Formats: sequence, C-alpha cells, structure tokens
Amino acid sequence: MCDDPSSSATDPRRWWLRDACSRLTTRESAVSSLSAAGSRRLIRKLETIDDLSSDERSAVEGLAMTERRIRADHDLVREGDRPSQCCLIVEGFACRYRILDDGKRQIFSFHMPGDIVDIQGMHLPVLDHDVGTLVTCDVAFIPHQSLNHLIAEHPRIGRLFWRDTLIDAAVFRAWMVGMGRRPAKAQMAHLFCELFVRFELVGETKANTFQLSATQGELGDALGLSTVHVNRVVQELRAAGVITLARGTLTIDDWDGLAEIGRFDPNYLHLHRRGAA
Amino acid sequence: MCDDPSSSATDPRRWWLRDACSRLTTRESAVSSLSAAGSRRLIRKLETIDDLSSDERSAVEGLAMTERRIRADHDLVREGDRPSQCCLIVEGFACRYRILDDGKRQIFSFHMPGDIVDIQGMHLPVLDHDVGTLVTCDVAFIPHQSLNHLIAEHPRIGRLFWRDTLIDAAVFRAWMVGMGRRPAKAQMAHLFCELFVRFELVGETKANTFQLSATQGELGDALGLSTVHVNRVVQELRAAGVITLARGTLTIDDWDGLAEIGRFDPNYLHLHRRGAA
DNA sequence: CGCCTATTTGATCTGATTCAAACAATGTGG
DNA sequence: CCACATTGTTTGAATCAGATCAAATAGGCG
Repeated sequence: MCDDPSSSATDPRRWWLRDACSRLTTRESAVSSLSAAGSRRLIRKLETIDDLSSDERSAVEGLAMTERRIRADHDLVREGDRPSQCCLIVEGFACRYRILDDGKRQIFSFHMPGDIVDIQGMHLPVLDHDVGTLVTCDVAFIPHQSLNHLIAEHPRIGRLFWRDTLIDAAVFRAWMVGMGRRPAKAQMAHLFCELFVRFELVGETKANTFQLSATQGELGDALGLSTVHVNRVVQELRAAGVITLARGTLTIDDWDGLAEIGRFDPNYLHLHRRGAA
Repeated sequence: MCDDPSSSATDPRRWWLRDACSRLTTRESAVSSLSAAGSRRLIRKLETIDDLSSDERSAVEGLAMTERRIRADHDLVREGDRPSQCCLIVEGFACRYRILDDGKRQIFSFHMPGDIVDIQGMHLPVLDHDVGTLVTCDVAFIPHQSLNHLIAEHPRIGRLFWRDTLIDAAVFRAWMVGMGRRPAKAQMAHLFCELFVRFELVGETKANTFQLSATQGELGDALGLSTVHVNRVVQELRAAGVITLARGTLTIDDWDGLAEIGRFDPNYLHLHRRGAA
C-alpha cells in the first residue's frame, strides 16, 4: 500500500504514482469499525448476482471490516503483495492496472461501491497486478479469515463470489473484443454502457447520469488509446448526441443510440436483475 | 455443437464456420468410455497448479467422462448454451472466441490438453462466448454432476479449479496489456513465450519446440492484428533469430531474446512448478 | 495434376499516436 | 479575493503502426 508517500517515490517504475503521492500532505485517516456501510454495499452487490436469504444477509453483516479513507491515486494493493485481507470499495472509484517498463499503463477494470477488488488474493498467494484509487475512496478491509469463515458457513455465498469472479473475467473478454476488433468509438460507447449498467445496479445513478471519476487519460489507459484520441472520440459521441460528459459527470442522452454504436449486449454481465437497457 | 454442418450454415453470423463445416464429409466418431487419457491429462494439469494426494488423484480418475473426436473448426460449445457438462481437451488445440456482427473474430484464449474450456458453465447458467477446435481434438465431456460430486468430496480440488479460473483471468489481463499498450512484435513474442511455458508444463514440448496448431490468421484474431501484419511480425521475429515457425511447428531458438522482446515475466501464470524460463 | 488453403509480397490508405501548444477548471497561498 | 500553480481538456499538425486491397507463391492432399 501507498500509505507512506516515500515508499512509492523510491520505486522508479512508479513515476506516475510518485507524482501523485508527492502531492499528499496529510496522512490517511484510519478509522476502525464494523462498517455498516461496507456490509450494506456488499449485500447490495451480491444481490445483483443472486438473491440472499435474511440469514445470509446477517452473516455478511457479521463480517469483520476495517474501514479507511484512501486518497485519490493511491494503491490499495500492489503486484507482489501477499495480502491477508480483501479490499471492498464502500465509496469512490478504483481500478486494477499494470504499469509497463516504458511507463505506459493498462487499466484492466474499474471498480465501484460493493466491489471486492482482490478476491483473487484469497486463492492465489501473490498478486500479479496493482489496484489503485482514482478518487478519494472509503475502503473496507476484510480479513481472508473472516471471509473464509463466512463461505464455510454459507456455501451459497461462496458460489456467489465465484460467479462474481467469472463475471469479472467476462468483462475482461468484452474489453478484449473492443481493444482487438472494434474502432475506438464503439469501444468507448460500449464501456460507457457497461459502466452505466453496473452503477445502476448498485444504485449509483440518478436518472441517466452517473459520476465517471476518471480523466480522459485514465479512460485511454483502460481502452488502450491516447488521451488525445479519447478526447476526439468523446467529442464524436457528443456530436452524435448520445452523451454529455463534463466535470466527471456522464449523462446518457440517448441510450439506444449509445448501445447501438457500442453494440452493447448486457448478456455478458450475467445480470440477475433486469439491466438498464 | 456443430455436429451437423447445416446447423451452422443456417446461422448468418457463422459465415466463417459455415465454410469450415461445409468441408465436413463424414460424421464425428462418438466413443463412450471412462477416458483414462482424459483423467491423466486433467491430473497432470491440476498438478501444475498444486500437488495432489494419491487419494485425490484416484478421485479424479473416477470422474465420468465421454470422449469424442471432434474435427477441426467445429464448436464444442456456443454462446447461449446452457451446458450440463464440461469439455476437457485430451488431444489437440482449441480456442475461446467471439464473432462480431461485421464478421470479425476475437480469440480470447488458446487451450491445450488438460484444459477444461468451460468450467464457467458450472456457475453461470448460460455461456457468453463460443469454444471451437483449431485442429482435430479428442475431447472428454464430464457431467457437471460428476464434477460437483468430486469437488464436494475433495474441497481442495475445488480450490484448484478456482485457482485455475483465476489464472485464466490473469492470462486475459496479460493479453489486454499486449493489445492495449504493446507493439505487435512484443505482443506476439509474449504470446509465444506463454504458449511455450504452458505446453511445457503439460509435457507437450520437445526440446525448444511445440506444435502451434493455429494459422497466422488465427493468431491475428487472438492478437487483434490482421493476417498480413501477423506475417510481417513473424518474419521480424525470424529475422531476429529468436524463433523458427513453419508448418505448425514453433521452435524457440533464443529463449532469452524472445522473452526480452516480449517482456515476458511468467509470474502471472502463478506456476506451482518451475517454469521454462 | 489440380484444388484449396495458407503464406508471402507489394502498394496504398487510415485510425490512432505523438508532439506541441493553447485553453479551461480547480485549488492554494498570500 | 486575486495571482499563480496545477491538472485536465481541447486543438492543430506531422507521423506512424498497422489495416486494407490485390495478387503472387507455396504447401498439402485427394
């Protein structure tokens, strides 16, 4: 983790984060609690995958969680870490990514309230990529032990986590299609559709609007495009009248049009509840 | 499945498969057995993830399997299927892919003996992509029921499958890095390194050589490149003296050179045994 | 041999990158 | 509350990696 600004500053591969960290002036606030917000978020997320019994819900509420506020552009976990806890996003927006030796970055996924970003750590001892915040986030840390106990007592919840992992992989595949075989405009439209549906599921939309807390450069790192090109494609989508994007707020003005441009078919998200389409 | 050539011929989206299927002159041979070869392959594969006890090994040997020979360019499972069994590759080479509405194809992963290509089907009722053979394959079909029983009796094996799924996702991420942020030459070199390591693990290499049963067009569909460009990049790698590729045989003449070009670091494969590097 | 598919080569085009600079928004300290 | 610093967005111009189109060559096989 990037608690200490100097830790990343000494790592030459982390130049972009070093800059980010050097802006840090105060320490993170570390608040320990059972995080009612955290379990509420997690329950809501799990219920997008399948129903929970009241018994299962209260078991999730019993998870041990330590909630902390993490500033923007800080890592929650790093490649090579051997974590003993999982990170649940309670508020904010985070991403999984990898930095290449030439300084380029590839973002693999975006994460929103309710997402556990490193469930992987429960089964593979060492992480193969980083997870970082894109804005200030409230993050609940859940000991593996506590999760293992939950799953042992409630095997159905274990299966929900497995399904969540598989949906994660399905999202990777959808991104691969965009990067490998689709023009930038379609790829970006598809991403916006995906994010809208996922935000909608966890109650983070207002009408046709949601907070897209990523810069155009960060969108480029996710789509495999340059900042400049992202900007031009955003303008194309604006000109097509399908979206409005300003100051971190994305409004979908014409869902059908956007979905058509992105050839968006939400099947791959394996929604349990009806999607936004 | 594409047992019947006409089934795909009627699907307008399947033009490339229709061509492939129309070549079919004889029916598949369907041989039912307990497939000693299948369980041997599966055991070997699982042991690349973690050790198995002799008890666990014989439990895997007890899995119900029906082995069949499937011709090249046929689907094992299709998007929208609700499979009741898993497909284990016993011999051959297969891939997961998706066809876009403009006829373009994106291949998500390659699969070799020992791989179960649709473990996903055990937890998500409906498949979101296709799986097809690239050459004639021997495939063992294992009922979900039988696998569920195995996992219930041997939870450690269940955890191995979970780890395998997570490694699968790690491979997706590695490909995403290549597609989004690396030049074609590095991306291709990385793929060749990955395939070599994976073939080596399951005993399918001879010295520095393995069968790469994919055309340059298929490699392009995996890398997000055109056939023509694949050809030119292959030639660059040949000229660099790192590989020989002819008639489906890939020889790595200079592992260090190839790994350097592809910035290949096998950590993401989470190998239990020592890799080929 | 003749057919089919895969590989290779050449020429041209284009989507996207890179470089450079202006502009807008937001925040900070005096 | 303004001056200034910082980050993010936008625009323009030049360039390039890789796509596309077209056609030749080479293997593999009945």
